[in-house]
Order: sequence, then structure tokens, then C-alpha cells
Amino acid sequence: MKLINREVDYAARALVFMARANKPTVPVAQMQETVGAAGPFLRKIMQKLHRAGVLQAVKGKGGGFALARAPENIRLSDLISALQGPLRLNDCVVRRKLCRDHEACALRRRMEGIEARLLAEIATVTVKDLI
Amino acid sequence: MKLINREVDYAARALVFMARANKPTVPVAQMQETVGAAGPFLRKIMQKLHRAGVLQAVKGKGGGFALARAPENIRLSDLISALQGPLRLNDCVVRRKLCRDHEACALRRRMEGIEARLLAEIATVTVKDLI
DNA sequence: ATTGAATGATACTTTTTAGGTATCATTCAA
DNA sequence: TTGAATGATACCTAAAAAGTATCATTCAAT
Repeated sequence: MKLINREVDYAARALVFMARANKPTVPVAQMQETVGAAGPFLRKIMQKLHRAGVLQAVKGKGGGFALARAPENIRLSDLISALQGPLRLNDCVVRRKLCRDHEACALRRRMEGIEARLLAEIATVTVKDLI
Repeated sequence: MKLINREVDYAARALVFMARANKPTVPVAQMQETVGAAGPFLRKIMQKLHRAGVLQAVKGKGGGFALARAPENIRLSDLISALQGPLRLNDCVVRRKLCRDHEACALRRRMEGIEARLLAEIATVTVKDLI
């Protein structure tokens, strides 16, 4: 698992675009060029963020997406968890129920602390910071 | 790119096994069962670590691999860079020469700082810590 | 009502990467 | 000379990421 995959990258740009647009809603068709993603793909990303509560959505003519909260309250970690699921630095075999020995667990324990601190750092980056 | 993929996981266990074995060299055939990786795959991993200078190798009968340095001087970051190449938290489109806008760069800059601190943390974990 | 612009949901395909195998060459101790 | 070991490398397979396609639903404007 990559920490920041392309979906998150596109999402970050799209949200920055929306924050700047200063309009009640922005349709995907208006952001796709700036974001650099194909329309259908970007739509799928926006839909996931809507389900995760990061965006509001308005259907029908004149509709589009809007930030559900102020830019400073949307964190990079929100995007990552919505689009990539939980962070796992060590895709250790433990989690696959295959690992029986102790070494891997020692590694996992070390990684868990590192992972927690990384997550905390990522939670300090907001959409506002990227504008 | 995962931070710790299976190669690194296997490598960590193999090196711990070697550190414990307390023998001049350990052939792959003797570690594969404990490590839990198939022989040829594990050999390939060991060969990469040898090329990276993490291991010594002795060919021929009675040969095998040995740690090139003391366990406390082999860092998790050594394994990661030998087996996965440079760390990239943000596989940003910038690096693919596709990104032209500023938002992604803001994201990249933020990530670079986080990345550096993560790397520093990973460099504090050594094989000795995992024994 | 009808139309067209928008999202909702979801199935499908393609591309890339990770994971793993196979094979032959080389070295070296017994 | 043999067999146990690594060196190098080509190849294959499986899984995940990235992207496309399609149809349903909603809603403002006419």
C-alpha cells in the first residue's frame, strides 16, 4: 500500500480547486481539466469522499460537489482513510495469519509506533495548507 | 510502494536468524523453513542484500551468507533501500513529469518533510532490536 | 411532462507492481 | 570430480492500482 496514491493526489487537487472556486457547488466537469484526471475516474473519487462525509453532493442540473467542512478541517488523513483504507506500513504476514515466529512480531511492534506518529503528522496537513 | 513489503519482512527474519545462529556463514537452505519463504525467492533477496553490502557471501560447499556488520549496525532503512529503492510516500504525478499545477507541489513539499522524519525513525531500528 | 445536466452505484477492463519460479553459470571444499 | 553453495537473469503468475463504461436517479429549467 502506497501512502499517497493517485486517487489521494487527485483528490487533494480537486479539493483545493473547490476551496478556491468559492461557489456553492462545483461539478466534476469543471474541475477535471485542472485536476488532470479523466472525468469518470474523478467522479468515482468524489463519490467516495461524499460517502466518507468529506464532501456534500447536489444532484441534478446546477448541482455538483462542495466541501462538507471548512478547508482547515479537512485533513490529509481524511482523504487517505476514505480512499485507501487504514494505513499499514508493515503489511506483515502476521495480519495474514501466516506468521508464527517472533521476529516478525518484534518488527511489527516497532512499526506500530512509527505508524502512529506518521499518522499524527499526516493529520496536521489540511486542505487549507495546500491552497 | 509499500513501506515494508514481503521481501523486507522476510529479510528481517532471515537476518535475525543469522544473527542468532552465531556461525561464520548460514546457507539459505538452513533458513528457509524458519523464515517461511521459498528457497529460490529467499536466495534472490539475500543476493540483493549482498550486492547492497549488507551481507557477505561465500560460495561453494560449506558456504552461505553472513552479516557484513554487527546487528546493531544494520538498520531497517538499509533493508528497505536495498530491496525497495528510495522511499516515496507521495507517488506524486510530479515525478512522472505529468504534473503542471501548484497544488500537487504544495502537497509534495509537505510530504517531503514528513518523509524525511519517517526515514530518520526507520533508521533507528536495527537488526539487534529485533532479535 | 420533458429535457438535459448532474450525481449514485456498480461492473468491467487494462496496466502496473509484487511475488514467485526456473535455469544455467560459477565457485570451492571434500 | 562431485556436490553444495551462490551469481545472474529471464520468465511467469497473481494481486492491486488505475481507468472506463453503463445505467439509474435526481432536479432545475422550460
